[in-house]
Amino acid sequence: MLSIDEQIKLIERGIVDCISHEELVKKLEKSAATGIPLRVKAGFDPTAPDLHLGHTVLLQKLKHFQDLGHEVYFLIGDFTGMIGDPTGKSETRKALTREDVARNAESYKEQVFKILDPEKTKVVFNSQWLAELDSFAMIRLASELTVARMLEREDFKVRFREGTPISIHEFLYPLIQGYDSVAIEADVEIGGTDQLFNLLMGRDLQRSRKQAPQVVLTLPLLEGLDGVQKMSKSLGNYIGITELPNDIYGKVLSLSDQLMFRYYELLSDLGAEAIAELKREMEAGTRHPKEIKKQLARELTARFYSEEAALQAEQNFEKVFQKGGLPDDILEKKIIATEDLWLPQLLVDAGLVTSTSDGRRMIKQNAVSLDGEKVTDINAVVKPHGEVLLKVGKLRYCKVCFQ
RNA sequence: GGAGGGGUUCCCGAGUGGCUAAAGGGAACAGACUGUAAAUCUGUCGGCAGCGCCUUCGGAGGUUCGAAUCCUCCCCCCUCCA
Repeated sequence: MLSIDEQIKLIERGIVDCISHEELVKKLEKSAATGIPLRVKAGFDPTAPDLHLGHTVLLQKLKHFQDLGHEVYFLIGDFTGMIGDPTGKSETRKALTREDVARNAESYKEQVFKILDPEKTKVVFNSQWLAELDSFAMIRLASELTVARMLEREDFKVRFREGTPISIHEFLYPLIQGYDSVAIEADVEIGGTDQLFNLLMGRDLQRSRKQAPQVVLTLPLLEGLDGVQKMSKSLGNYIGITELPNDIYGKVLSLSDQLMFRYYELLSDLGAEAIAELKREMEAGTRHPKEIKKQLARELTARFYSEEAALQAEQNFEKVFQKGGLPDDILEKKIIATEDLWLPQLLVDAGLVTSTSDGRRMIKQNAVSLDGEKVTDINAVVKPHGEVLLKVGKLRYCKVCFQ
């Protein structure tokens, strides 16, 4: 068993906010003394069952708690999902059915247990208690907080100032999230730094309900592949943990050098000293940045697959991109045809471009090759027999088999 | 309830009767250069068997030889006052 100091060190590694350190120490001491594990809560959106590296920053932290013997409450926010949450983007999300939620939850479990220990994880749905909350209870809950308090939240403040609409029910989400902590009697809640406000709401509500307030821990948000916005599925700048080894490896290698170190800090198991050493080596020119990036790509690929898979991905990468070869897993498409096919149309059929206009543009831009030969004529036709290898740009391949 | 402002192509945003598939920026994609990095430069960026034609400027009608631009009705958003 680790000492309390050692436990704190592990827990606070990589943390942005800890509110509060003293309370955390007390809770850990009490748990050690009584043998009752702490309840560690983290909430997840029921709509996006594709977990990406951004989520793993949080999951790793939950794992730390499990390693220390505590219990993780993996909360799926199905209640809000069933109502449909329009927060953020203009498009109102489609409300999820019970079946959707159940299916998504299964998918979550599959993915989450790549990191978390299923024995120490309780998967819970907030509809369990929220569906029973009647209008009176809801209004009473709403009376516990003020509008001014709500407007303290940065994103509400900004939207209010700039005249972007804020629906009333958006004020309700932080309340509901806070109430979840009351329902679970959470000892600790973990979230991204963007969740700080909501996490603190849990403390307020727990206090007003005479519970010991939860300790709030926030973790940095992982930037997506663009290096600017946070990693998210809807922005398409993510690396999913269920993606194929080749894709995970390749995406990591396409990070900018600057971003690479951010990923090292947030995702790697290497200690801060080791990472600083890598940085020194790069700056001193004793190690090529690409090699340092490859090391990270291997580590992350291996985390979700295996050492062998990571090495294989690396070899594939070298073959394809460094030696200009072909990847192992080219998409194959069967096409039935008897007459010669106009190349732009074939590109559309193969799913490599979105329209024949687009296909023509690609040809004009020297981006298209047929069996390794660049095509420059937009009137090119393809004879429909055997197989042809189509390539658009550097990354889009398709092998077409004619029948 | 009253007064005012607004809704344009993926996003932001110009455009008040023809020269507008619609300025500019961003994103994205392609090419060059590379380390599938960044930066930079160049090009593309509604559709179509192909440059001419078709569809697009919140929605539906109307005026006109011609409408994103004018008129009518409707829908939605914002601000201020109550």
